Amino acid sequence: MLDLKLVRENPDYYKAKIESKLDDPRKIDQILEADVRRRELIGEVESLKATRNAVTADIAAKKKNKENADHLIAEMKTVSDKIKDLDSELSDVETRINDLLLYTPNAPHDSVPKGSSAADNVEVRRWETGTFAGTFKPLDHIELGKRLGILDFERGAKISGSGFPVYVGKGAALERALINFFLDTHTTNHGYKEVFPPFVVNEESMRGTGQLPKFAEDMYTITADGLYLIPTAEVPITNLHRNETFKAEDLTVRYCGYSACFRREAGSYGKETKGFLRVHQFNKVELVKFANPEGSYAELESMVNDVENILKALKVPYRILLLCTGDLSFNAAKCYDVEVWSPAENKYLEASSCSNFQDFQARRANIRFKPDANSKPEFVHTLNGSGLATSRLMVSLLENNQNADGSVTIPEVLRPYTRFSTIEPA
RNA sequence: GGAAAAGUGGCAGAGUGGUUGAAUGCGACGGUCUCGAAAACCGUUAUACCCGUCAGGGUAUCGGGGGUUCGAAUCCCCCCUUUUCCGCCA
Repeated sequence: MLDLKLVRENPDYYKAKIESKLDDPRKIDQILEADVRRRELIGEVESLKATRNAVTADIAAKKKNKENADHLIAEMKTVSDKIKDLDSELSDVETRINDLLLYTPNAPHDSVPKGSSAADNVEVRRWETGTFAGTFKPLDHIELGKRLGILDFERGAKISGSGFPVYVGKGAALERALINFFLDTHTTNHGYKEVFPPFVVNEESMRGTGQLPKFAEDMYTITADGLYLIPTAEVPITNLHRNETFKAEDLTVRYCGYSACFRREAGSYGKETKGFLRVHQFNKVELVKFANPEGSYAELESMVNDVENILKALKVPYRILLLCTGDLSFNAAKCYDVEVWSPAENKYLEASSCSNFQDFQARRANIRFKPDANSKPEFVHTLNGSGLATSRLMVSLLENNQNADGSVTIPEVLRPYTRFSTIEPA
């Protein structure tokens, strides 16, 4: 969430930023109105508390001297009642401010291009080596999956529902190979520490990273226990350090971790629902960084490079988009999407999203660092990116590596993991 | 799932319903001493919010939330976490 003090000092700046994100800038006015009332109430209630504390000390002294304090006690009784009323009004106002802040998006960084939709995103670069070069018409991943006997959407629908694909045989092995290749690459080449997080988290964690309260309907819940299935490993990994303070010299802290990801995708039926393009459960290796604010944008660039290294090694054609203000997610200050090429769909598919949240999540989750031993803690910047999600990458991988005879060639770097080099039609 | 115990400042650890933001010890920081260091000694040592240009003043915080009371770390209720024991279990 935004810093109330900064909002108070720069209301016009934040209004413009929120408007650029296609959100309602009047939220800022509502926050500031409530903030004025809040401070009035604090003034009143705290001066009453001050008198009560003083008189209470008198009462204590009188009691000690065995003097009568009945009239003071009676007086303080009414003061205490008044305090109780004001305190409850104050807590209502504070709840309101907090709710407004929780529903107010992060401000885009100044380097983010203005725009109102995905059409205004800026393509930063493109890497096309390995683009499908066959002379035949490429099959799509669903057809390939069926012919090769490696993906079973029908049985997934039977046992769980649509959007829960089953990987079979070499498909399952390939999936596992991708995950292991990603993790090995990030831990040994890119300096991330691996974690294997819980796939279910509590409500505070979901608030910490900003999924709650605004996106409650996007998540699977376990109501009996007040738990949520994670939509991304970002949630448990970022929350590892909730309510903690780093030493400055420990930053940047880099984690990578695999998790299954669960998304209800409520309201997105009909859009890209074919096969792997939009599913309720998928696999992803997530990258998370806790950075000193001074270096956080350099860390964002290097995170995108880490993702690109994976795609280059796999020889998957991709492009990098810098998202415009209007397409930027609620939490992000700046975000690059990494899209992989699907020859059958004849378009790019989002396979990774690398974002700098600045201190937006850190403030919610109270994740700080001490710049020096003697200085006050400040909020860190949090970043994360998919490194990568397997499902759409699998689409690109299968489609780009298909051969005229219907087989699919496994990229060189994956063969130590799969221990096979082709997948033949079943 | 059942039973018991415990949760106090960076850590350890006192604490009677009435100047207790909280003894004491350790640690950390500053200083004295020293050529320097150690030791010793002296001092400092939480956070958030509100008012104030500053100086400063005020309020809150003893796992969390309610309650009793003129007044709660201290009494009552609920919840959470940890530890131990029992049960179940991959």
